[in-house]
Amino acid sequence: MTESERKTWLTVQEEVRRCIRQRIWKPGELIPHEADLAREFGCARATVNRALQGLADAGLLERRRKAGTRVALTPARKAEFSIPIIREEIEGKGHRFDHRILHRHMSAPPPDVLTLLHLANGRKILHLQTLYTADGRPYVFETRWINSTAVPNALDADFDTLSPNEWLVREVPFDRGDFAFSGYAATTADAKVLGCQPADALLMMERTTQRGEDMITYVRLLFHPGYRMHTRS
Amino acid sequence: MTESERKTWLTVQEEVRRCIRQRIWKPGELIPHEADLAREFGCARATVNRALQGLADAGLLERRRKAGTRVALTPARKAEFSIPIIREEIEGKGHRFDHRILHRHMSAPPPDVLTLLHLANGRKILHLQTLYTADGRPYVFETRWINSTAVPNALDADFDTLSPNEWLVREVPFDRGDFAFSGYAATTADAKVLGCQPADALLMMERTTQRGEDMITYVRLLFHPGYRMHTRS
DNA sequence: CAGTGGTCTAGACCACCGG
DNA sequence: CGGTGGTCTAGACCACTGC
Repeated sequence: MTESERKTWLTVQEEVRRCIRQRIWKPGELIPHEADLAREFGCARATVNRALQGLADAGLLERRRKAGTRVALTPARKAEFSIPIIREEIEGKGHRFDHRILHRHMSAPPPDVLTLLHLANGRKILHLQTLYTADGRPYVFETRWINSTAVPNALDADFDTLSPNEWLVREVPFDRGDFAFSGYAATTADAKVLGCQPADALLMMERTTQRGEDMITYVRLLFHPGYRMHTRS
Repeated sequence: MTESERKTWLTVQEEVRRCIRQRIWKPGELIPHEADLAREFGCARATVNRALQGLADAGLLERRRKAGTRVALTPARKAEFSIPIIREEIEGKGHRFDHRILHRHMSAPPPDVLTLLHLANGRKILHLQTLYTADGRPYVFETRWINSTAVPNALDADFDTLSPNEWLVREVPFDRGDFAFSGYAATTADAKVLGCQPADALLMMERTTQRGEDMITYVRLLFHPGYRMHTRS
């Protein structure tokens, strides 16, 4: 437990990481409490606290009052995805982004979507289908239902200049969301849009967003074959 | 901007959230700086800082020194997955968990795996295939390559009592990882193992983990058809 | 350069909860 | 009950970076 470098939150964190990595502190074991570590590192307890809280957030430590801090038995159980803004993702790869509205109607969503949006049966809401392309090649096919009761001005929005995703993000400050990932076999209709074969295995991402208690939108994204959603922890 | 409740980090955060939700502060707009907010809320600047940092982490705010703090144009861009410990996930649903080692040999991994694990060509390492079941039904099919140089005692491990996943998690304190999700069409071999049809669309999760500079393992999970990986932000 | 966020400190009080 | 983490404070200095 050397204290070579000078007091900074990250320094402490790195030291603690090292102790865990080198199994000086083994999984499940209690580590010294904050006051001791502070003395050891020659810094304030608040600094140690900050460092340890970060590690606890990351899942490497488990902390409980009075019980103390332990090395987690099952570390790295979390992964954070930054949900791609499609435009940024495509342009970030140096490709030309474009989108095309394929469908735009008021219609009654299927039962599962009604349930997700907490809507009464038979209710008609805004239905959009959009294809996003990279250098003209299909990238992701979006099917979206917008609760036009909660977002009335969606009816008049011009989704051709600003994509539905970008329009919503700018217009409606939603604060919570649900995500689900699954495998999905392309229907013939999907295949036609995405330029792939029917029954191709695609990555599907579903997402509902809400503002307070209002359910705003349900989106289903079908990514082109071969797409990988990637993250690093 | 009422300051009804008394000074706590979370109180401040909730107030700021409200200002954003009610569009008192609009996306892209500058908000008052920390010192002002501290005065307004009647608390220390450190408290405001803590609150705002949390919101910046969550993607709701964008902060830069000297430039100040703005409401993010594209909020809710992040979602955190807690990577399921398969046993916990299955048992948490009230099902009986079990696993069966289908394959265990030293062999040379395909080129892509070699690359991911930073290994020289032709190198033989431990190759495991495991089926995890819920109430006896196939749940997820795991193909794993373990860098047995970095983890020599993996060769003698008894993976029948403790699953490879649990054994590794307990034995090797890895600290970083890479995840990727994609759609995947089951091969006939996969289908046989998972009890589904060939070419069924599956959710595939790939994962490499490392401890410091050592690449520990590469895993590919194929989930049963219909599986959804779910998260809430 | 000067304004803003980022961090550290020393001390304090509190909430929780294990023994 | 008492030990531990959780948080707040007031003040300070620093690191960036827009102007």
